[in-house]
Amino acid sequence: MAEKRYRIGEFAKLVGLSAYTLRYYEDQGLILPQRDDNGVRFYTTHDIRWVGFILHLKGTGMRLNDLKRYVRLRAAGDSTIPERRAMLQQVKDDAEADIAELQMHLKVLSHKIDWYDGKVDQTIADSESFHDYLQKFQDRG
Amino acid sequence: MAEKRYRIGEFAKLVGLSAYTLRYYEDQGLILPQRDDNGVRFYTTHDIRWVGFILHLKGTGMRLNDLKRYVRLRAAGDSTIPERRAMLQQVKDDAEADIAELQMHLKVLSHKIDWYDGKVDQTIADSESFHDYLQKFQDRG
DNA sequence: AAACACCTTCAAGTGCACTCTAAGGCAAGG
DNA sequence: CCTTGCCTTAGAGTGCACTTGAAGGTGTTT
Repeated sequence: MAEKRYRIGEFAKLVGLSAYTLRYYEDQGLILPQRDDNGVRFYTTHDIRWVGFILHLKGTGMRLNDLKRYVRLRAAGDSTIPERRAMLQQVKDDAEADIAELQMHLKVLSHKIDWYDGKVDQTIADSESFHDYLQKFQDRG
Repeated sequence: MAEKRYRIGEFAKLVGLSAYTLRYYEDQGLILPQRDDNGVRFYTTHDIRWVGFILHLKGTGMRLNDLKRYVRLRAAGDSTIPERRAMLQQVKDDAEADIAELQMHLKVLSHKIDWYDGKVDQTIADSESFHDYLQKFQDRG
């Protein structure tokens, strides 16, 4: 039994990308769908997995250019595994740094929300500025 | 004793934005520096704090347009506090959702790195695909 | 026969947030 | 006097990742 073939429209819905974007990614060398006798693209479950992985990489902030390099390395065979591993590690480290920064900003945001609540229910003096209020939570080295 | 006045160049270095960007933000109504007798901008510690807060908001993913709205509300007085609070809450919720998604992507990335490690030190069968390997960590509902 | 989904190439448009240039002018410091 | 740093307006350029359009073609389905 042959594997199911998805044409671009169906596949687009399946992976949540537009047909435009799928062709664009193909142009960029990120995806290599097969063609039927009429030259029409078709995708298989193999492509579903690959696009899924691409979306994970993009989701962690990887750029198209880096993704292209990754694809080139992949095509070059197992000898490039260390380099690919290093790329992923870099992306991972960057993403973790982004998260840490995001959480730092969120902390201030949360304090500001608390401060608004305090202002509204009068548990924070009308005169106390947010800046003064923030000092209370400042981590001092 | 009068408060220290920072001209745009010095202030730019202080807050980590370019003078271009500071003028741009002023155009957009986000910052309102004062002017000396010659029409030259100057900023004070008050502006340092305000820009600092702007950067926290931007750091959590808030858009300039929303920032503008926030500034307009702020200028309209304390009666807009509930609305401002709601904006911040929205930004916070969005940022937290972003973090959750990022972490989900990171998880897959980490597994891929582990898989590479397993391939290199032969603890993962040469034949085992990443997709099969991933199944082991799949959370099943 | 018409509608539909697909195909091609090439180029232009979109959105966001800057980033920089041009061109001309003012004021303080060395 | 000259350099440095600032001022103005208006507009163009940048980077990224799409997104769309034009314009013409093929094959399948109703």
